Amino acid sequence: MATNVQLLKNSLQNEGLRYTSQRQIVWDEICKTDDHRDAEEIYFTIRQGGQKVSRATVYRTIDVLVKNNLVRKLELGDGRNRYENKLDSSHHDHIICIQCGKINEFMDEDIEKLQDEIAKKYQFKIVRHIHQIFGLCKDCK
Amino acid sequence: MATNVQLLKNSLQNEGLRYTSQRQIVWDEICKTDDHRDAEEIYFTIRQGGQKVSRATVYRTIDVLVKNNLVRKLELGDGRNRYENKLDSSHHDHIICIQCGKINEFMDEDIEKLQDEIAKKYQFKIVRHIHQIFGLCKDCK
DNA sequence: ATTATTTTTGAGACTCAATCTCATTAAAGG
DNA sequence: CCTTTAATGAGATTGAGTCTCAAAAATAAT
Repeated sequence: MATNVQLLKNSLQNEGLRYTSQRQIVWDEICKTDDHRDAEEIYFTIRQGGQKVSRATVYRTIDVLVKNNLVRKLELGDGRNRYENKLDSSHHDHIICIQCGKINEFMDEDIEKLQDEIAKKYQFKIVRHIHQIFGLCKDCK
Repeated sequence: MATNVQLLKNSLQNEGLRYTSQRQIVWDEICKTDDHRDAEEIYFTIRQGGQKVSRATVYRTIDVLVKNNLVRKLELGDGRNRYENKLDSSHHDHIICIQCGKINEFMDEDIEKLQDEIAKKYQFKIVRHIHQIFGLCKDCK
């Protein structure tokens, strides 16, 4: 957990922002699980834990964490972004069950390479990508 | 254009819905360009053209068209879905410039195959997928 | 055709995630 | 301490999209 404090402090320093207890609370909450949660869930879990951080601060802090690569933002196209901490998790994409909502992570080196080739062909410099497979998991099909 | 009328009629019949002039206007507008436009753009273009279709009807019609495979829905994660007609356009994914907004289309058979393998590994039945590459196009980098 | 039934439309209210405002509170550095 | 500057929080606002329900249009029955 000590490292988590340091990671946050470094990010904030990077951004020229101050270290505050609220920001630590948000970051801690995101580190607590490896789930893919939306901002409201994170906000309410913090409140239920008896700590007080405003909704605005939760959203603002998440933005900083995403920008500084501590948190991955997942845009599933259902109007609610999900977030997961990137502690010891390397790059991966997602395969999502449209029935039960289960999210698995995958990573395929070959796909990554093919992507690079596509970018080259169109003369793009890749900044990020989204690759999501939606379907039915083994329990739902 | 005659075919476009028939395509719409077939879809509506499929859904047990009635053929109306408003629905035709929306479908025509979407067929007019190969752009990737959001619902508001489509709605306002129709109004500017002097025709009157309500916002609700535009949204409702787009949903029907997407469901019946006449229109592709693009979720870019910025809170506005984009739509493009699927007339004579086969499956493809998108590479998007984060600077100027330009959208190119790509399709890679190998990536599709790798995807199928991933789904198999996780025992998922694929329903759809999203693959978007974000970056800087040659004019913006 | 005329009437009866059913669906669609439109105007505007509503939802919900996310952002903004601005007065109050807290941090950092003399 | 005291001053300056940034962060917080409560609640207002935004904006894409959906919902409601009376009026209008399309289809079916007579």
